[in-house]
Amino acid sequence: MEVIVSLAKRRGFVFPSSEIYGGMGGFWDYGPLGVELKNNVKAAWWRSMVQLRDDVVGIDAAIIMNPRVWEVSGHVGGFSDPMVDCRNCKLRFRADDLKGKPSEIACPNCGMKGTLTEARQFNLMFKTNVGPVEETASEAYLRPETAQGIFVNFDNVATTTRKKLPFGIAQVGRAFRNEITPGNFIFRDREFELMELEFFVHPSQEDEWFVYWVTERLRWWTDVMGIDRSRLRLRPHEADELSHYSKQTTDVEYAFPMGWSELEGVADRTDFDLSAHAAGSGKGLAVFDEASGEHVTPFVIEPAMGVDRAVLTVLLDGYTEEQVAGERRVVLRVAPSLAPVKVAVMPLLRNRPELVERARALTAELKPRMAAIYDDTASIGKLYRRQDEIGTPYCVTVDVDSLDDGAATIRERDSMTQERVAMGDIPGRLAALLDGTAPWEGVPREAGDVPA
RNA sequence: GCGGAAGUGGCUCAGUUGGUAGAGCAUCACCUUGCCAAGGUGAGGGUCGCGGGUUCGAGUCCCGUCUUCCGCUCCA
Repeated sequence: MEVIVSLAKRRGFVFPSSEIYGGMGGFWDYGPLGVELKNNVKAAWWRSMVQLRDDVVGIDAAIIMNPRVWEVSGHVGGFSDPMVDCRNCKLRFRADDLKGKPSEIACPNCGMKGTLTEARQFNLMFKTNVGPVEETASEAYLRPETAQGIFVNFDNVATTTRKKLPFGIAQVGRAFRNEITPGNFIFRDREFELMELEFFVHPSQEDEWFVYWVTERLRWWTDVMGIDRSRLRLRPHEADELSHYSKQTTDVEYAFPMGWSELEGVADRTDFDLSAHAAGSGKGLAVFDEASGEHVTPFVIEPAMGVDRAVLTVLLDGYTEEQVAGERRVVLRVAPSLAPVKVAVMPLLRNRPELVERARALTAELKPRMAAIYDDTASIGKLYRRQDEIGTPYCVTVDVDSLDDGAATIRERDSMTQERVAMGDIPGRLAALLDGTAPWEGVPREAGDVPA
């Protein structure tokens, strides 16, 4: 992990937030390369979850919503944890698990009496005030998940898109949780981005769609993100660790440096949210089911993941060190579709104006088609190393022979193999190569296509 | 929030019993080389996390504070 944090800082992927003032715990800023990588991760998700499917549409809801949303959703009550500390043995307990008043009972661990503190609330939602006056009536919350923005828009979306069950609504956006302990770099932030799909199904199809999405999400991590399958696993939640809204949850976990940890959760939220909002708002949120001729409140299967965790995983999983001619070579083996830079163009000799000119011209030609950069500030070997370290899949070198044969060399990151291509054909060749490395968008699904 | 450890140039670190900061790598310029981090010369960059205190004098001692890391806890 230290190596990744160091690389991220050194090459401009991720910086500590407001670092010149000493930083801010649980907040991170993405640098020039980081924002490209992150945007590519989000684009990959959006493409496979929304654009390639007939049965999913997207929205982008506001971060701040009517506070009633969070009361009805259970987050005001259920997302907070009253905790008690023992002054003697230093352990912490959930207040709900204790029998009796903390001041009157013995510590469940060390048995000492009178050592427990009073229960203190740890609500994970950030509060703010809307409008000019700071008073209770103006209090609002920063959303701790984006899902509620989807539930409260369910009727709007269903009506305007004429979607019938099963169908999903996807959203990518910021969320905020005042975590007691953020940590492990960008694994657990206090401000982070979520990519959530709420997939609405007929209650009778709850289980098969749950299995479908668990399977599909695992496939996405391997085929789209290019993550090593042996470092991924599925883990169903035990009954006592389920969220307040979930009936069953299975996590996609990754073998992080600190151990197996959650990358993504697929939760069966049943009709918990829609029913709660129907009751809370007084608006009907059921849909008409033609098969049974009845109104039903859909069940929801929710694949939800953190973007920042995905970025961290891509960095960790792609990081490799190898020996080349006795020297250490750091290569970030990320899927080409995710790489911040797709191609770097460089002249073999930087003090030959003809080569510099041609390399720059080629870069300009490539820029409209893919993320391309020009670099000539070091020897050729060093230029390659720089690009390897940030995951650039292709480098193009213009050399003296190029002046005669009008061709240049395309060098591939992982194999370091080289291909001589006419300069005029290079943009097309690179586009084909990049296309060829991205067969992973997945199979488009028809609306109502129920999994086997 | 509690317990433990740590905060020195972009990165990794060294700084002896307190005397007013160094190295390697990185960056930049010039020269040289020319297909996988070569070499040479030179340059820029740190009030040693921040704020107090002790002292003639503190990166080195004391107090506070912030941040990070490891546990407890929690979650995407």
